[in-house]
Formats: sequence, structure tokens, C-alpha cells
Amino acid sequence: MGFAETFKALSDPVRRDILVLLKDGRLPAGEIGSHFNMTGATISYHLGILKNAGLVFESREKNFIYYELNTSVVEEVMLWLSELKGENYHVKEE
Amino acid sequence: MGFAETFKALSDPVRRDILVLLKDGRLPAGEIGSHFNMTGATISYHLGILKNAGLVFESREKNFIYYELNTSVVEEVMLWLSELKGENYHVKEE
DNA sequence: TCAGTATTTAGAAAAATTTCTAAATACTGA
DNA sequence: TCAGTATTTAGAAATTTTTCTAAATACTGA
Repeated sequence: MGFAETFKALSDPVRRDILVLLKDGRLPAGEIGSHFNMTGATISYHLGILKNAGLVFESREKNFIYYELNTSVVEEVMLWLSELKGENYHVKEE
Repeated sequence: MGFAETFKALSDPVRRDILVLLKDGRLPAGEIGSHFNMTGATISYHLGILKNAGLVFESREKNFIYYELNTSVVEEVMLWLSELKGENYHVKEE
């Protein structure tokens, strides 16, 4: 669950689209899948990779499994990149 | 040369190590290669991917090809991530 | 309990990536 | 010009990734 997994997870366009989809809140796996022209099994595979990378977490409720963006890991990636640039960055408060 | 290439380029640990190596300034291909236990051909392959992704540029001088980090593309990736988080970020001046 | 819905797992095929060796290109300086 | 150095390109093997179908698991509500 280090940077290796996280960057690998971010390298696929389907997985990035999933993250964008989750930007506004959590969604169940089926709802996520309905936005793609792929089988549920494939979406499940991608969700597994995102989860393993720490980029999302899941929560079970009723008959659904909800996925939610983990912004703190996104933040960590940004920090790594900002160190690469050799500059600091600052999250705007409020 | 969109995000697809850039994220793919960032997904390999060797390529990320190359970028870190270039953090402090440009280096010729051979010098970069000397830090890895791989053939020059393989390093050349990775440099080509980084160049194609816009993450580095090259400049020829004497008998060497120098590679240099392109921080503006790193910045673009950070912006994409910050939009994902739904927050702004701010580069510290000075 | 049980039929139905939501999702994942297993296994396999197809495609993409990483690495190597060998050969080619490009430039330097004598 | 030419031998030498730096780097890339070509082609192939090994590995990893993505996707599918079919089957399994898990939970719901009647």
C-alpha cells in the first residue's frame, strides 16, 4: 500500500474516471458500473485495485457496497509531487 | 500527451526514481543509467516514455543528451489531483 | 427458508509493458 | 576521415494488466 500501488492505480483511465465519479460522494458498485461499458466483474476488479491502493474505502449497507474517495491518499500523492518540484504547497483553509 | 501518458509514465518505479534523480538538475542519459542495475537500452526506453509524457525534456550538448525535469507538467498533475479533492491549492511564493 | 439482487472470485484469453541483446545512429576530437 | 563514446532502435522473451464468462458469495425482504 505504498506509492507504488497508488501510482499504478492512478495510471488507468477507467480508474481515474471512477475517482472523478466519486468526487461528489459515495456510490454503490453497481451505480459506478452503470457509467461504463464493461461488465460488473471488470468494475469490481478496478474497485479492488483502487481499494488496495488506499484511494477509496468501502462500506456495506443493505444489499450494497458503497465506495468513497479517500482524499487523504490523494493528498499524499500531491505531497510527493510537490517535493519533486522542490516547492511547498499549501491547502487553502475554508 | 494528455493525462493518460503522464499518469502511465508516473506509474513505474524506475521512472519515478529517474524523476527524483533529476530533481536537482539535468543529467545525461548515461549518468542516469549508472544509478540503475539495467542496460542503457532499458533506461533509454524509460526516458522516451518520460519525454513523451512531457515530464522531461532533453537537450543535446557535445556528445551527451541531457534530461531535465519539466515541473510544469508535474504541476498539471497536481492540479488534476487537487480538483479531485475538490479543494484549491496554492503554490507558495518566494 | 428461499428467491432475487448486488457484488466478487476464478480462470482464461488478449493486450500492453518491461527488459534484454545486438545492431544502428550520432556526435566528438585527433 | 575515423576510431571511440553516448545513446537509441529493433526485435524478441518474460511478465503484468485488462477484460471477459461463468460460477460463487452475501445479503435482503417476504
